[in-house]
Amino acid sequence: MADVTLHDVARASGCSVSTVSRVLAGSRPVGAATAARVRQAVEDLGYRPNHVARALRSRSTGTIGLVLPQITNPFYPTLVRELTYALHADERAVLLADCDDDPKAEAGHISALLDRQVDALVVIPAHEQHSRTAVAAAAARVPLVLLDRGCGPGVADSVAVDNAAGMALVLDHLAAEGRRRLCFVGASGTASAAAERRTAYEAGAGALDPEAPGRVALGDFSVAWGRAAVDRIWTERAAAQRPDALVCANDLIAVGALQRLRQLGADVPGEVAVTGFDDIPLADLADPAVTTVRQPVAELAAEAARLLDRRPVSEQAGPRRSIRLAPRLVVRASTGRSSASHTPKSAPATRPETESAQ
Amino acid sequence: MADVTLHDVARASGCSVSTVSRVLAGSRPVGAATAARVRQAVEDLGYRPNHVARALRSRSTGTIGLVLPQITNPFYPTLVRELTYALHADERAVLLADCDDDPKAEAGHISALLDRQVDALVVIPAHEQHSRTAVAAAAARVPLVLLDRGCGPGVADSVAVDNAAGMALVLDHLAAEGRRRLCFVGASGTASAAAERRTAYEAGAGALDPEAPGRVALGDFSVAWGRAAVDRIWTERAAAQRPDALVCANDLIAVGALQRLRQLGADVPGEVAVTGFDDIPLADLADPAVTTVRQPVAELAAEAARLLDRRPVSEQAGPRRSIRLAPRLVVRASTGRSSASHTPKSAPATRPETESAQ
DNA sequence: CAGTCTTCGGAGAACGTTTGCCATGGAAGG
DNA sequence: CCTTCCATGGCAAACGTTCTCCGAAGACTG
Repeated sequence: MADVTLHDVARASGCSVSTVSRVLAGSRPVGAATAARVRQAVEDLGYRPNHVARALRSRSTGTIGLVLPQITNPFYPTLVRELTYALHADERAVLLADCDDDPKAEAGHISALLDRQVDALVVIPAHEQHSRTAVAAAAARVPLVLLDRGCGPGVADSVAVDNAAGMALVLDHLAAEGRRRLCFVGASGTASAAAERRTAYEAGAGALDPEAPGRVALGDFSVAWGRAAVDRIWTERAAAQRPDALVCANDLIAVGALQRLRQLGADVPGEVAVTGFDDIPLADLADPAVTTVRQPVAELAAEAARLLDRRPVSEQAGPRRSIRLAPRLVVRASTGRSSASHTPKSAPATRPETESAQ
Repeated sequence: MADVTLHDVARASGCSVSTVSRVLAGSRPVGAATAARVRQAVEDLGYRPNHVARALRSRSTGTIGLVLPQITNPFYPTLVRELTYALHADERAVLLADCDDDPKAEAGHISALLDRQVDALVVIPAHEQHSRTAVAAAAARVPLVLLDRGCGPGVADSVAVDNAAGMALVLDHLAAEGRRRLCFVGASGTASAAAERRTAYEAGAGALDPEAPGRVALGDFSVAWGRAAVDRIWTERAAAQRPDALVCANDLIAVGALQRLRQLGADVPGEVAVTGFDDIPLADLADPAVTTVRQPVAELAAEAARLLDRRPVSEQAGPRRSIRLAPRLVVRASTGRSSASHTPKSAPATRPETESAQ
């Protein structure tokens, strides 16, 4: 029952291979009686079309390549899940490649995927500059969309969250909560989100305090840096000089900051508020839970999937599209004056949680 | 430069297609001069072999399918990464399918992958019973290895951590730390790890306290259940009756338990110790950091990859292999009497951390 | 020097599809 | 009744490889 081919079906149903193919693909009308015989034979023999042969003939594998920097980055699993859902719904399979934040490895994986004749690529570039040439070369061969991170202007279509809008949400919220001495804890890294979030902070924070835009500490997108940043900020300044809100460039930094703040005995959010970005599962698990900006992950994935179809390969000359999706603020315990942060929550077991089973 | 075929190379180097194929595959000796001409032409034209055609002819796609229950389960990203590394090192590509914990979807993905002619499958089954038939059917067609979770006996080769050994490590450690009133917080779920860890606890805990094996609370593998379990245990019993160690079936439960214990004002580890299982990144991030059992993730992945090669498809009749790898205990702050749990750690920024950047 | 190997190269048949083109036959139109 | 046309079905050529034959040498052996 393993290897039934079109040929077998043709023989069993007493017609030619072409006819069977046409019945299955519906590419041309076929007589009702014949079609019925064919379908019956397909059923009886348990015929399954061979995608490899189909791909060879039709020059389309129905496969798309997904290249990402680090699947262990807690923001990506949900993105990967949504993307695979969107693509599987469309009968496309996903070839996964993790490049461990290394642009060299990334280039290797991209060309390996091209060799495997993927129909298109979704790339989350590892490095804003160093990923450019490989991405540009690939984009010249197949439809390619950059997801989550950019890679310089005009390289390829891209889909990402509107970082500036997200940061604005945070700043508005903090302003409404009466915070005035903000400090940004960001990343100097090579991902485009790093720069965008930072400039959005610098542009928006001035409205609250002319000096706020200048209070910027840069490290990387890690928990460790969150801790280190707090160490630096808290030891450098007298109590009166300290910020009353830490605006972190992502949730990992926020969690690290929160951890150290608690260890130093600071009251969050009474004394200082902390905000994150992305809304990874960890943000809700921290104590206090982190106010953050939720990325519209499912929509980002769907948009990326949509973009791959709409580019008929020939129309390559068209301008690159850059789609930005609006995020939404998720207010949790780490901001807001009116709170007793470390007391048991009012409804202990009934609020929705991010869960997971193994 | 896009579509150079063997034929083009043959023409450019003045020999036949077969010869070119042979010099590239090394399948038969070829004269030195000819080989050089061929290689030169390959270089000049930028020839890249077409994997689809190769797959059709050689009946091997060099692709393996990876089917998992939920990529968002925090234990899986590292496993996926290690597995892709191991397979990519071997020139195999990985088709990813996430089945959202649904055995129906899982069956669908498995057969979709088979239709795409994957050379082999790695499956982390979603359900111990309901996944069986689909897995068994697939195992009859291609090499298949079950990873992390089982799926009933004799269905396919499997690779997993030795849960019993891991639990023994935990119990020994707790005994050494002088803990006597243990309580197991586990999962009643459908994953094989749930049952194995529980029976290992029941088997081993009696040595410390004849009543310990009886103290078992079952929920699921989630943070929420960890919280709920603590609520139940703490409210049900007077202070003197409470356990001095919570043995959790995985890290998520442990983190939830820890969170609620802190909210209830319990001293961890002074009053009660907490242990986890798996060593997901979150375990080190919790406060206090969770003592847990580290799964040998890279080795599990490597072993799975190795198992896929060694089965020459014909030898299907051989007995199923079940490989169990020994885990290792990672002692952190959540156990051990001698500790002031909530004080700043001595060397704040210098200990190794699990990091991650976006 | 004739015969038998060995070595290298080419022709061509697969692999399982899709699809362009032709053949047949009956219906419709003159 | 003869054309013209659909509607249907089959043949065969791709798609880009790999691999089995075969043949033509040259290298040995007796």
